[in-house]
Amino acid sequence: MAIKNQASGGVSRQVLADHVYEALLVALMDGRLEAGTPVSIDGMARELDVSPTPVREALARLEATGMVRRMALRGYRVAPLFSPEELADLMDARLVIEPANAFMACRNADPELAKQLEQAIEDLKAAPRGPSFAEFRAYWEADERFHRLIAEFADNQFLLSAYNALGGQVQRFRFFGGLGVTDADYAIAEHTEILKAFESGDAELARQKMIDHIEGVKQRSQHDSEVRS
Amino acid sequence: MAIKNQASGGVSRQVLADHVYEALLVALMDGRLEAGTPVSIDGMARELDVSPTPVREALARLEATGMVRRMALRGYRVAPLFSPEELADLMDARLVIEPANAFMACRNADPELAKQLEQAIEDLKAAPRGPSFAEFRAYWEADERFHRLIAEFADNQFLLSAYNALGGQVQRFRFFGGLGVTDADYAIAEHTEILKAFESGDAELARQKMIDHIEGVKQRSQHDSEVRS
DNA sequence: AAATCGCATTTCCTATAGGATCTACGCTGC
DNA sequence: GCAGCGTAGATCCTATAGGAAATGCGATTT
Repeated sequence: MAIKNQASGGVSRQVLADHVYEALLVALMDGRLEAGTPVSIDGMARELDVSPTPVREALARLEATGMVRRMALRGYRVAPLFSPEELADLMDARLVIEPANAFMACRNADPELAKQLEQAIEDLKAAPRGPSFAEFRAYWEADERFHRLIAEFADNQFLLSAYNALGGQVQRFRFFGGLGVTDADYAIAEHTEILKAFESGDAELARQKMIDHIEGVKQRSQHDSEVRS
Repeated sequence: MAIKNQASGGVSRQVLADHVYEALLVALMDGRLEAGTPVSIDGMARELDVSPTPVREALARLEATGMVRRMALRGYRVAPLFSPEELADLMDARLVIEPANAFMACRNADPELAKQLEQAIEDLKAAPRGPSFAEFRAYWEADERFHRLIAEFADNQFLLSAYNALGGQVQRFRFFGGLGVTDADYAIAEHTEILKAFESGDAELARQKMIDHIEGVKQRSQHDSEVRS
């Protein structure tokens, strides 16, 4: 066996398919697997030095996230990048779900949440913003963490599923490639506004500040799309 | 090979894993697989007369829908039924997503949509309402179709993904079991109200009527929960 | 020159086998 | 009686092999 089953001691051990899944996720996010390229099951198995069976299982899971697409008897391909129109649609969808998350999370808020949100903002400030994956990975991670914290504190498993289904945090990540983080200062300011709303306990305000934030992201991403094209 | 690869001629052929997936879906919905029961990979393979490999792949996909849960090295189990609290959460999540769908769909509405919505309502009226799967399947199908039509006409793939992620249409289905359809008359009236809003072209009204409908479903489902317990 | 056919290679898909792990049950010892 | 241990069976997980389909390429035909 190539990858040692490092019985990760914890509550839930990992099997080979889990490692393959994470390896694919990293490869997708850092651009080694570009949009549109086929992902051969056998080929990936050779590359990772495992058998095709766990690769097949990992890809079946990945398909649900939208990162790869499958055509029967023709294999998997990396999902295409988003067009500016699709990116706008993604932001519209976020505008539906995330303000509601913010509203509900604010009603469940406690000092612990505020502390963690503040930490996420601090990490955002400290993160590098370069164009390569290695550079903006930390930035993306802190951004994602901020939004996910709110989604989790909304305390509604279905809204959390919906948030996950957007996959936007991951997909958008791929969009950064080659351009780097361009809106960090705006994002930090808007996150801070959201945090202040949480600290004030005004759920309606938290909702509004989240709307403002995502509207801002939407506009700036549209601008980036034009620059890119 | 047990199940013939009946090269379904169409645009996208089906492989064995697809058949297994659908077989599991039907078994889950009609109650043959009850909540909490383990789903053995090898056992299911024997039952369907296939090898474990496609069963494994089908279960990996099913896990993303929330219908089954997986624990590493311990297999899959049918996800537990919802508690009344979880059901309320589901309705809250629907209240976030579906009114937005209705609003957007109304702005894209055309006579074809109205016609299909009307057909779904007619089918709802005609469907039997008994307690067994065979009886209320047609009812559920028409109900699901109504809501899905709206979600699709919203013309936003991400909102559609979020709607799918709720899995509510499927999960709620399982909840009907043993109780049958109890709120058909209310649901038909509310669906008709939504249709009228679509026909009037008033997107804001469509949003409100969808809110009213899901609020109604939420209240009635809570009542059913109490009856059941 | 363009399109078509046929062959070889690659890849997907499924079955099978065996090692690793978990669960159940009976046994021993206290 | 009850806790701890060990064995047996079932189950999961991974690897391997082979058939089926798809892709690529070159030869042939129109």
